[in-house]
Amino acid sequence: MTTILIVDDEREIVDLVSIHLTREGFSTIKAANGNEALTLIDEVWPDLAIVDVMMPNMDGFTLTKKLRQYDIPVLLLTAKGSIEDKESGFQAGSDDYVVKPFEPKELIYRVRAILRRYNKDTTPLIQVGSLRIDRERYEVRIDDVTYMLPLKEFELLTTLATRPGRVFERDFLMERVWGLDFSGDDQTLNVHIKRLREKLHAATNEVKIMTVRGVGYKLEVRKP
Amino acid sequence: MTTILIVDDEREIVDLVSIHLTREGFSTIKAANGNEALTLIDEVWPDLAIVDVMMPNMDGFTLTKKLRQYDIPVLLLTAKGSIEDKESGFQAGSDDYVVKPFEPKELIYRVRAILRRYNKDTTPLIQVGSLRIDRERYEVRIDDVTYMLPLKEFELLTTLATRPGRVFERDFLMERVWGLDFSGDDQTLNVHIKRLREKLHAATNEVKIMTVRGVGYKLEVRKP
DNA sequence: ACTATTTCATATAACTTTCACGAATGGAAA
DNA sequence: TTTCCATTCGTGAAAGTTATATGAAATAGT
Repeated sequence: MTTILIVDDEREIVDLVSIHLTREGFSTIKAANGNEALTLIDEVWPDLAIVDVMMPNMDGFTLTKKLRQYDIPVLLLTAKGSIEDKESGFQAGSDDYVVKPFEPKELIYRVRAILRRYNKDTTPLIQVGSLRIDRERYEVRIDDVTYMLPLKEFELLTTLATRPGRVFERDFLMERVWGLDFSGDDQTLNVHIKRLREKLHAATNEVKIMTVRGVGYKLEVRKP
Repeated sequence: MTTILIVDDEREIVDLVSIHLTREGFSTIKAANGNEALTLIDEVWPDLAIVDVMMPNMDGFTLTKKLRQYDIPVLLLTAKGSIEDKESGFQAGSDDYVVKPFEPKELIYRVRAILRRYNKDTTPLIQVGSLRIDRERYEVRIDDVTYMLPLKEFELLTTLATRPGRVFERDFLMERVWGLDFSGDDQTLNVHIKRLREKLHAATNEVKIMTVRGVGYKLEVRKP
């Protein structure tokens, strides 16, 4: 399971962030200051740390530098989007930053983005049965036939294929493929799924996109 | 693998630079001062050294001169962009310099630029099917016919050819061929791709530049 | 003066989204 | 169970959008 360390002297913020993260399926550990954080990471090695810039004693930048030595990616929380903060944040080695007050959704989005950047999610090759996705080439190969899909269809398929069998909620897919700020029609996803299905079915019957009514879609693999 | 030596008495800087470099796929060795650096290079011969100017005992300039004797390219880190530093840096034989505080992106960019200049990051000869690129002579040969391409087209082709099949994002290509600070028209890339295509198609049909809409371009090789 | 590079204007095709309607689904009521 | 109903989803076609291609002209560079 993915564990995220939250460091802030404001208890409220820590709890708030924790709530949203656990709701998304992450496990969290909390620390009120830099020293506490550093003692904690010896026991539990987090996959990512969310750190407030403004803290007594050890500030966020200093902590970030230390965390980077352990190769733990860092997401900074800054009070204002001042350019100074931005620059020195990246300089300290943080991977991204979120300005307080933040939208929970945006925080989650950035967390996922960082994790994606570091995790197995970056795997250039995904294989599900006879379906192979080459993210570097933007190609899909099925039984030695190579297909080039339009970008949205490609990303949709890629997302579904990262965890075959798991149901991806419609919202999740929209956010993943279209980004946070898509305000379009709900039918858009349907149409893209439809076209993706057409192509998939024509190519193979081993892999199939299943609808989970009221929830979303999943990729089902028939094992021969 | 490309190995980079980092020399600075400030531990934080060394670590920070190291993090960004390893993230980009380089391997690093660290030294806290000039003497340490000089003993290290006997064991591990680095492809490049990043050296801080301000160091106790042996300063960056002195170390640079010694490193140049071993034919190791040097990137200097200077505290302020003062002209004095700049001049004496190049005088000492450094290949480039970066002013602290620096943007990670810029550091990486300059590192790559130096490595490219020394042909350390790639072979001087690239071969893709019947297409051969001689980076030393700046020549392209296809089926025993030698072509001289304009610089931008040459670099574009070279970049694409280093990893045939892989999609290079437009941003990446722009940065690679035009540099970090190009603020020109978005169409520029299109036009260059177009002219490169014309020449390629006229010369061979084995190699082709493919468009991946919304992403970038890739070089596709038809295997007979 | 010549080539290389960039810009501009316009075309075109690729992709994306919307729309309208029909089919499937699942829960509630009969 | 069966029927009804509301909702969700599938589908074909049309409309819309945008990225890229292209021809030609303007700059920049040697």
